Amino acid sequence: MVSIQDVAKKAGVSVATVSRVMNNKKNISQKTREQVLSAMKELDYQPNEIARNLFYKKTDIIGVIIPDIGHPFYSNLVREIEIRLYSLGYKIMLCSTSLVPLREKEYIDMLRRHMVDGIIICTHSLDVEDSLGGGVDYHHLSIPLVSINRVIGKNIATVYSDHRRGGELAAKKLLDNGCRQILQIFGERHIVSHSDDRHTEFARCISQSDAELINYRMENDTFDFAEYSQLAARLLKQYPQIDGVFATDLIAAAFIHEAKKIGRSIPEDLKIIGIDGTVIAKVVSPVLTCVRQDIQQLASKSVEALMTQINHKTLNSNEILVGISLEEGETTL
Amino acid sequence: MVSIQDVAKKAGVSVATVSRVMNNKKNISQKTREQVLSAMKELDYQPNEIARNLFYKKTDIIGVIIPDIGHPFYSNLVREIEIRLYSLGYKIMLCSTSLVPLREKEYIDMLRRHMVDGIIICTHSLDVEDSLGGGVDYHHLSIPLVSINRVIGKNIATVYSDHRRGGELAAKKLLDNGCRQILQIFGERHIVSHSDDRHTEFARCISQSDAELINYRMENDTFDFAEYSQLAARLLKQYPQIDGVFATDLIAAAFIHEAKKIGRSIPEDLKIIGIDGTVIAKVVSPVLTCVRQDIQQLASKSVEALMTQINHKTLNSNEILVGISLEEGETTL
DNA sequence: CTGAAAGCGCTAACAG
DNA sequence: CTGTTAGCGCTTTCAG
Repeated sequence: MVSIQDVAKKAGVSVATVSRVMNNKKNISQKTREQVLSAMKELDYQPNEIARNLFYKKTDIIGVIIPDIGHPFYSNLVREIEIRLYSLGYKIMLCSTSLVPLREKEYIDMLRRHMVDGIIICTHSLDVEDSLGGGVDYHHLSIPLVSINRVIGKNIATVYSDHRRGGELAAKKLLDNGCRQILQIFGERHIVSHSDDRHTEFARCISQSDAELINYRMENDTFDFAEYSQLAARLLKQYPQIDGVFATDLIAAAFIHEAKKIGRSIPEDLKIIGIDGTVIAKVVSPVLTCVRQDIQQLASKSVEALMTQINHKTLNSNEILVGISLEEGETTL
Repeated sequence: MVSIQDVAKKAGVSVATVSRVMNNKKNISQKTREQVLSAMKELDYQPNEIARNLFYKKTDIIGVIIPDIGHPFYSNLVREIEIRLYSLGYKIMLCSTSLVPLREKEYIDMLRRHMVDGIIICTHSLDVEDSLGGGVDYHHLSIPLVSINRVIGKNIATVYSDHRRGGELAAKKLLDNGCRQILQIFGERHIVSHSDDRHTEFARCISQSDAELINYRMENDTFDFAEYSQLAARLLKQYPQIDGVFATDLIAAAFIHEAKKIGRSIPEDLKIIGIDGTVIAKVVSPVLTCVRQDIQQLASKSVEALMTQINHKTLNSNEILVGISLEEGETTL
């Protein structure tokens, strides 16, 4: 590795001068500047970012923690976050917990050690006060932090979709469509997550009607289509009377497939509403009706909230709500 | 930030001793060790990784460069790479070029400055000897590097799917199915990419039959389903006679949708084979027949090849081939 | 077994 | 305008 010393020697100046040229400081004679520049070029010099990071105590790196980068929702979220951070000069350290709860804490510690400038976290695995001792004390983290779709603590910025509204929209739609036996599927609830709101609100709306609600809680969510298909087949058999389903896109897609297999027609005989509105919803046929999270907004607001913290300004509010919408497809009337 | 100095002071020892305890060195009295350990705990000390990196001249970070993390193929690839790197103690710097060719070089330079221990690159945008001057001289990079599905240079490790075989399998399948007017769609070819092989091989196989091949080259690939749908609709109208299609999963999915819309039945009237075999292929109906890249193998072999370089061992071969398979769905007979 | 000191590559006073 | 020097937080000789 060629260092600033090598450049200095080659240019016949001191390292301070090289540093000045690198950082476009004033008060450098044109001649010296050119000498240094050409020495840099000749040696193909690249300033060592780590050394600078050590000095400035900042890395221009943001840690992004998600459950699974293979999942369309998260990969799209990361995509949008990446675009925004890149334009602000930040890089991303990708932390995909692979749905392993403990890994969240490991990643947080790693990111702290690595002096990242901030963290955006979007996992749902660990409890804030986890009984396993694997919990993370986010309050004492002293790193700019934004959580997406999850309540982490009183003083921690959270950007979240209006899941409550999503649950309401979905319930209304299914009820309007005349559904009477409605199944909703949700994941484990180890933590306080905004995403749960959609299911409680959904349940509340249904309970105010004369329709019946069947709740199914998944034990080990794997984000795997084959498993979802098995699950869908099993549930359709177990509850042959259901005429409405509310579940995340990929599960909803599995229901479409399995329902077709046993000759149930969609939407006439069975209505389905997906959650998230990823590309999956658009690709299935019939096209999935879904409550869509506005991923671009989630990304924008999160990055914005993070930058506010990084720049030592205070947020107007720690709770930032992003709208959600019902997107009509062909799985409802 | 609490530093090693603070710990040393609190424990009443020198920084050297604290360092020794941290790194589990021998020759530390039990008593001192405990003092230090408790001081670390009390202060919630986290060793500054950046300082260590500077000393060791390594960061345990691998840069992963891809065109778009929002695309199912790449997000899954990154997923598998992440899992493997994580278990080896490495972190990932995610570099999604958003299909902007110039960004590849920017990322490479950034990664160099950041002293990453290695790079896995899977983009198709930049030419090795790019006329725009944006080209990257991979030979002089002096960082362990592995390229996936792309030829970068003579001495650079490349892990690639057997796309040639993929093209052959697809062509055989469509011909066996009796297709006579076959459309294949591919992206721009600014670079030498293994992925192109499937299309040249596909074309070769078709040319040996009496079927007719229509090639369509996309100018600006966006990975966007809505745009693909428009494209599919247009092409189906422009070439009403086509009875076979070969294109990436998402484009193939668009063809399924658009073909249905105009009343063409699949697979009877129109056969479709997708490329990649992402979740998209499984979710569409009819289920897409596809040539599947073995993402797990691509990830494993890439990481392996990278580790070989990082450990200063030499690779048996710079070209590592990964098998590909035809997965029968419902869009062919 | 432990401490003092040099140095990783870079930056920012402080002199000159 | 430029060089010398101290120091970012850590590790590792080298003494003791």
